[in-house]
Amino acid sequence: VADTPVVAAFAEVAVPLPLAGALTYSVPANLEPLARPGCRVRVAVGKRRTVGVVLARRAAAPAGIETRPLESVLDLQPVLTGELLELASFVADYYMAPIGEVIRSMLPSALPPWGDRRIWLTDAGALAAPRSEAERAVIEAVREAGRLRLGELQARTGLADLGRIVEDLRAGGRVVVAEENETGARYVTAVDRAPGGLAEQVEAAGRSPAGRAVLEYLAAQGRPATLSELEGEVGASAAVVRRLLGKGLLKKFTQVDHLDLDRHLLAARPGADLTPRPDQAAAIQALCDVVGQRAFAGFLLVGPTGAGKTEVYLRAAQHALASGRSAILLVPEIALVPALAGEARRRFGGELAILHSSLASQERHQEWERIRGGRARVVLGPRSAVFAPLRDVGLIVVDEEQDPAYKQETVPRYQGRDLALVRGRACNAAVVLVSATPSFESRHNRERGKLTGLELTARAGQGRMPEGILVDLRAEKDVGKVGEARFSARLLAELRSTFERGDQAILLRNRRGYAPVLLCRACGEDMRCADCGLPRTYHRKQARLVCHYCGSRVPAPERCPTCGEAALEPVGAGTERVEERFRELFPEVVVDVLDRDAIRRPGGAAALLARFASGEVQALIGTQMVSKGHHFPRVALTAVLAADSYLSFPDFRAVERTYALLTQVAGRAGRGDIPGRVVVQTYHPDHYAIRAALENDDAGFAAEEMRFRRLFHYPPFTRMAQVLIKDRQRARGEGEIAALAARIQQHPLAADLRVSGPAPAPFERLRGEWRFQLLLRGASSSRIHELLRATLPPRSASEIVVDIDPFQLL
DNA sequence: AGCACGCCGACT
DNA sequence: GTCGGCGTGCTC
Repeated sequence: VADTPVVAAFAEVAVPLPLAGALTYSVPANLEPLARPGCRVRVAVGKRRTVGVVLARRAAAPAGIETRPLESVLDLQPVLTGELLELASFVADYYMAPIGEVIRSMLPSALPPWGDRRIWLTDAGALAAPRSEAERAVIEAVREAGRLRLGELQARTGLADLGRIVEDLRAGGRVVVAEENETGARYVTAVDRAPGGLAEQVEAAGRSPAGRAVLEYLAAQGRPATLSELEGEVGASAAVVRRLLGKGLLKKFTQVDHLDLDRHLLAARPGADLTPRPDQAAAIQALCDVVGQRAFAGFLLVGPTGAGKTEVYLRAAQHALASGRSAILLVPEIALVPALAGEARRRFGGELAILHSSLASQERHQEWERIRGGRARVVLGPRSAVFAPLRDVGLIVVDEEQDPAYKQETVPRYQGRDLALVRGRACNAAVVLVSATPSFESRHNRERGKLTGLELTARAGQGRMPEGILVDLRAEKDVGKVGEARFSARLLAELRSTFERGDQAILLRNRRGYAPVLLCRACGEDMRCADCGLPRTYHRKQARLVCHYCGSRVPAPERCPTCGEAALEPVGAGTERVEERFRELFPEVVVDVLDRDAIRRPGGAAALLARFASGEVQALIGTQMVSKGHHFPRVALTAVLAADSYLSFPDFRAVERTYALLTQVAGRAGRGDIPGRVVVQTYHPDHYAIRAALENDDAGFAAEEMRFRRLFHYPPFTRMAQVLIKDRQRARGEGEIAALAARIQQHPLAADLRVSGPAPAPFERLRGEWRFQLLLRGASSSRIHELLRATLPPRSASEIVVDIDPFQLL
């Protein structure tokens, strides 16, 4: 952040409203030194008051604008560094999102204002002489009050540059500033040995064995300890500690209590300290070199499941820490955090911070403050962790980089993986994209030399790649009626022998509920959701019909609501029906279901996974959730009940996703010392994605899919943008999209681009709104941006959604 | 996003 | 004659 200009009486403030730019406010003299770029400020907007962030200071207001004053400044230190403010403006620009909403998505919600934090003197602060009049005033006020809110301190001293003075005092160890407001504060008293030799101190402690034990323990640890720790470790009561304090042998501290984040951790796997194989060592070396050189470089780390990719990037992160830099570890979803957090905590200890949305808000704020204060230098979290307020980031890891979850589907619609590269470039970091089945964007970038390929070949330990078994469902006759949960003869045989050996199995069925459709055999009624126009899914246990697109639900009818016949038949099978059929086929096998419905129930995913990991449960049926990240050494068989379910999606990435999913599922089987098997049931046994996944032919698959992408001008050979118009009134939406399409097609820039549509969106109606789209494709994104900026109306009767680099077209 | 202003249908 | 519908404009 540049120094505040001498005359800069105005501030550009990003407010959380859908406004393209920032608003300009005047800076009152008393806030002059406080309102630095990156600090939050309270401002009035229209009739309301809100919290914004100062983007920059400027000497003059825009012509013709009557400015209002900033009301207060909420931070002593900027919450966003200059680097992150620049990243914010990049995101706003590139994804065509309001800057205020970008900033809002970068900060944890409701971060307490600094005025609510408390300040108190340390022993050193109480003794040291003030270095200025202002310091004297601050120290006097704090001494008098004992402990007080910073807001109160500001009121009592009236100092304009209180922020700088408090920071100086804090940096000099003379005051403590709480990291949280009062309600969230968790402080403990800690003690440490006073300066002096241990032998003399033990002597001075007298004959108290507990007192000697305390001193020896503290000397051995070489750090302060809390009272409860001393009680637990050496059995010293508070009275013993008080006596030692009285003799001047100990000194007292107040420190912030460490959060109990252990509930977010799973135990670290054994064997993690094995010497890296040569291919791992080479990859580690390549990453460490870049971290050390402080030059940006992007890598694509590829290797099959179980090849030890995690070990590579964790070691690179250790190197980043050792060289004084910091690291960000991104995972696609929070369900994957615990597995990695255990191992990361083992390596990084208190330097690890975990950021994710299911942390309580106090925990989130505390983690965030630890990061901002430089006390935690490794951050683990989902896509939003790419905005972690770390300084000097040396390494950014994007694990499972092909995962669609890196794309945020609400404003700002950013792609976390791409922003990792943008941030890495800005801070001279190594950025590693990690995958067993890389996205085509990343493969393409590797081929063009924008990413350096790193490859791991061997599977770690004795685990071998599983044997793939393809079942052609077209040839299966006696597996039950079409539309039911289908278990082929081969699958049944494989399941039987797996359970007989006492091994476990995972079954993938990528749909929740009992059946995707409840159909009336008499009249053909299929129970559509009135708002979305699509059939609702039948959930038998809950006796409900649920729309999977908007969540609306109705009781499941006994008779057809249209014709009154009792001829309702479930068509197709979701996890619930697979479970029912499984219980009929294997009554003696204990089975569980893992899907979005299951994890909402009390206990949730963690309890479920623990039961499976312990062997108490032998079979796990689930949606793609079962395919991700978990390590179950006793799983000998995985089965995909219908591999075609994605292929029928009208999405150019459907094939890529099918391939990634099948490869991932296959990776679940046969880790540890058990040889694994994968059964894939399909109606398209010759499809190249299915074949390649079963035969481990990544190169063959990539070549075929690249050919298709090139031929039909899809990413990675083009950049894409989707413009979606939503309106409750169909005719108005159609009118708006037609008008926009006409403007775009007539624009000179459209000559270089491919414009598809206007057309109904893949889901023509969702949540009561009609949806129409235009797709733009071109060689570069800048042309697309230019065209959109020139043709999008500033406002429209319908809602307009612009999605740059869309992932799923809905 | 909210919240105003402003111009056309069914009500005390 | 008004209350209220949501279309349109604006927020420093």
